[in-house]
Amino acid sequence: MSRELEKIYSPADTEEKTYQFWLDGGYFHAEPDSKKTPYTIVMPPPNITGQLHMGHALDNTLQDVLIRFRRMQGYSALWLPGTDHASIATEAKIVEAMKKEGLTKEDLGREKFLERAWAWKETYGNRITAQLRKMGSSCDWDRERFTMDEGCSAAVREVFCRLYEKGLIYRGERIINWCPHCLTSISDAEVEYEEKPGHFWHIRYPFADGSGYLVLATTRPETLLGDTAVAVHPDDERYQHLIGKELVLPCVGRKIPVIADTYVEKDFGTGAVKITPAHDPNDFEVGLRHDLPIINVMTDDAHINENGGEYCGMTAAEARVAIVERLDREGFLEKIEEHTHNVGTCYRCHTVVEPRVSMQWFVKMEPLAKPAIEAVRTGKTKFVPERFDKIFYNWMENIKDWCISRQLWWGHRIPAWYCEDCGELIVSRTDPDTCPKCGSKKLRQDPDTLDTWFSSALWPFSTLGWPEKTPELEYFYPTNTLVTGYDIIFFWVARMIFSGVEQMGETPFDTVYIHGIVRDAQGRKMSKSLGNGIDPLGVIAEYGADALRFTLATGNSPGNDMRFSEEKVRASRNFANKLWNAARFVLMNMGDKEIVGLPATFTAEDKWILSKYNTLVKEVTDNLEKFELGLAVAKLYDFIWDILCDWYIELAKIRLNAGGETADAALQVLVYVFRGTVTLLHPFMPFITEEIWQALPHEGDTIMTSPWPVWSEEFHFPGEEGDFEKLLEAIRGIRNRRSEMNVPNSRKARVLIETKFAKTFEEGAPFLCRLAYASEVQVADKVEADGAVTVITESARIFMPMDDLIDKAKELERLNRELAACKKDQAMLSGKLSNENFVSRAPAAVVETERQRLAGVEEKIKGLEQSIAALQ
RNA sequence: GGAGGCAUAGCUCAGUUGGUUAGAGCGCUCGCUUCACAUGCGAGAGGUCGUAGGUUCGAGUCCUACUGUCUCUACCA
Repeated sequence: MSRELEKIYSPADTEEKTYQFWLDGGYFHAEPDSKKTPYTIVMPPPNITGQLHMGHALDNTLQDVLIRFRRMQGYSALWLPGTDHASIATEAKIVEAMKKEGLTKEDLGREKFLERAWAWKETYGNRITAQLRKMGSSCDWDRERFTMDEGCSAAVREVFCRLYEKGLIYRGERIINWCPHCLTSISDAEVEYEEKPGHFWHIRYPFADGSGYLVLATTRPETLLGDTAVAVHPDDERYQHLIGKELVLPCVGRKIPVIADTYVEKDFGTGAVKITPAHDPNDFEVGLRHDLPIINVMTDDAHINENGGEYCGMTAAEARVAIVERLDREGFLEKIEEHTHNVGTCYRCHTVVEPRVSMQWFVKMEPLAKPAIEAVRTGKTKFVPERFDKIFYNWMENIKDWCISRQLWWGHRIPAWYCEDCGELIVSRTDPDTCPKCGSKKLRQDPDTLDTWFSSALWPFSTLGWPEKTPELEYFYPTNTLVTGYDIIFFWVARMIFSGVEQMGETPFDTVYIHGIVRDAQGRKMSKSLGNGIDPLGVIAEYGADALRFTLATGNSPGNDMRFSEEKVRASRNFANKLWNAARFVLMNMGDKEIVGLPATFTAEDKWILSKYNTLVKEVTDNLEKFELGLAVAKLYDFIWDILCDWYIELAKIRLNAGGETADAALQVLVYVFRGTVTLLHPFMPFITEEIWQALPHEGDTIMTSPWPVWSEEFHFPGEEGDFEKLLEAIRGIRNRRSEMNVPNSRKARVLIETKFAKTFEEGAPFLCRLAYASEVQVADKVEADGAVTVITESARIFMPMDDLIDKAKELERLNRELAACKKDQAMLSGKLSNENFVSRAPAAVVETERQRLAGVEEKIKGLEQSIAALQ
């Protein structure tokens, strides 16, 4: 890069080529290195159906900040990227696309369908990773993985077999959530509840002996076709005498018993519940307890099946109308109430799910959950912020068995075969060709695939080569930090933890850094249906990736949602531009000169900035180590803008303008601090910092691998820093007064200073001239200056003779106002310090600061009183 | 039903284990074409930190209750 920089920073010109420069240099690649400590992050794999959205942008910004920070600290830092096959989401998209061609899955057949799916993966799978590159993500692309690649598939198969062999995977007929649109079972976690208005039908079920009827209420009257009992609470006095009697099911004519079960709530509805074991999870449980028959009345696509008699072939909705109509006609309908209730819907297509009994594969959760809970409880894995461990416990402690089979084609096929001759079930790591029991060759593989989260659960170790014992697995596992949103703690994080503990004997990561979701400027969730999504790529194109990253990292505290607005991006862009212009300034002053090292002696302002910088280094490092990214970036912002640019550069201009060795010394300090600051900022704004770093004198090939700055005793100047602040306080005071009195900057004034800190102010004279518009500066123990404009600080009385501007009455009033405020402070402070409890119990350092503060205030009061006396 | 978050300037949000005078961005007011930057510079106004108690020498920060608000979870037919 040339030393001539454009006035306005233009990210579009540089980001692409900088990223390529990093790729070419292989700086993203991490290898097991015994001389270094590993630091590993596995990327939450985005879906191959996905496009980069703000959630990804946030997630990846945080990961990249952490990985770049650790890499610069000297760790062997691996950020392992990849994508997820997302079985149900991808299959749904492909089916949808086929529909436009008038095709169904069945038309194509499994094999052809999978060909299409892989073609889809080829086309769209790389789209999202290309978009991640635009963010500046420094992942090790050499190690990119896919949940259905050979290695990950082998891991899936191994885990399935292991769990099956341990009896932790079983096949059984259970009630599951069925999506009639996706035509598959889905797990409990995949059901989303939506409040919907509905009705509460009160229906009369007549007794078989003709002795009247029992009224019960239901929201799904069509399921009466599958009723096999009516339940009442055993203690319900209204119904106790009816227990054991028989009812005749309206519309159907089948006889069903009245049973007693404590599951029934006496006070809800009529206190009598129809029991449909095949189509309601609770009824299913009741059915098991009472050994009731299970009558499935629905087909896969939510039509009534042959068990529904005359209603066979109708959709559930049609059957509902027909049945209600008939109940009414035949006098079985008592009343209809309005009733809103929560209806379970499929998280992918939002079709109302039908609970139904079917044969599925399950993971037995309790034995897996326990050690996982233990791992978090003993701190082997920590959540940041901590409160999310409660959410984790809450879920893990109430976990139900996990339905893992899906009636889908895109995914890992379940490694189970059935012998068509003897019915033997074979679960195997390799495809079997003969039945081990009867020797038959007629084997049929289970048609189902696994829940997409089954493979994601293995991601932290399957991607490192497991079940092979690779050097990578040995070195990088367990990983360090998992960065993800709180919305997938159940789906993913919890499952990774128990899988890691079970398969590897170690939790997959020591820290789970949880962030919130990115909302729009009004605080609404960004969604397709609202159309309020902001495309990160559009933001990058307009403002640059650095501005986007900076925006997402700023003011974002762990676990909390954030609002995204273009104003914030503009502020970030302006900051980048500020930094850019500071760089231009430095380079302009350097010209062709070689600036290396630091001067032999430091001036007061040098010590001041070096001391401030030293503190910044420490604090930013601490913040990053504690995952306080928002705080770290805020400190960098404040330092660069308010300390470095607004003050130090302005202070340095005097020496820079002087030229020669004086200017070189100032440049040395300026370059040192500026380069260090840019280095600290690099994890947040990688592109612009690389650009600037390359233009500054530097060692090494890239800022990416330049050493992270460390706190240094050499720059520890607390006393000098404090002294210099006295001068800055005076400059601010003078500017303030001049501004209040509307004195134009062009009108210079003599500045007379009465102070005990003569050296500081004498040496500061040039700064007072340049930054406080002094024509000359005189420093003395005692100054007589009647009628001058007066500025009183805690360390000085400052006079500017500008008689024509003085209104004595006004000046008096102002000084008295200031005096009153100081006296109030004084009273508060001396009260505090004369409080025996405070002095004895508060830490000495706190008491000391308060003492100093009081001394300062009293000094100021003295000054004010003198000036007031002089005016009177 | 269960759990949790949030409530701080006009708006959006920071505020790290309790410790000076509670900060920033945007917006607002006043003044600046100062030789890095008007995507800028200087100065300023604006807050009883949701309400009521409590713990403490000291509370925006910890505890309790309440109010408002958002989310997760359960799924009463």
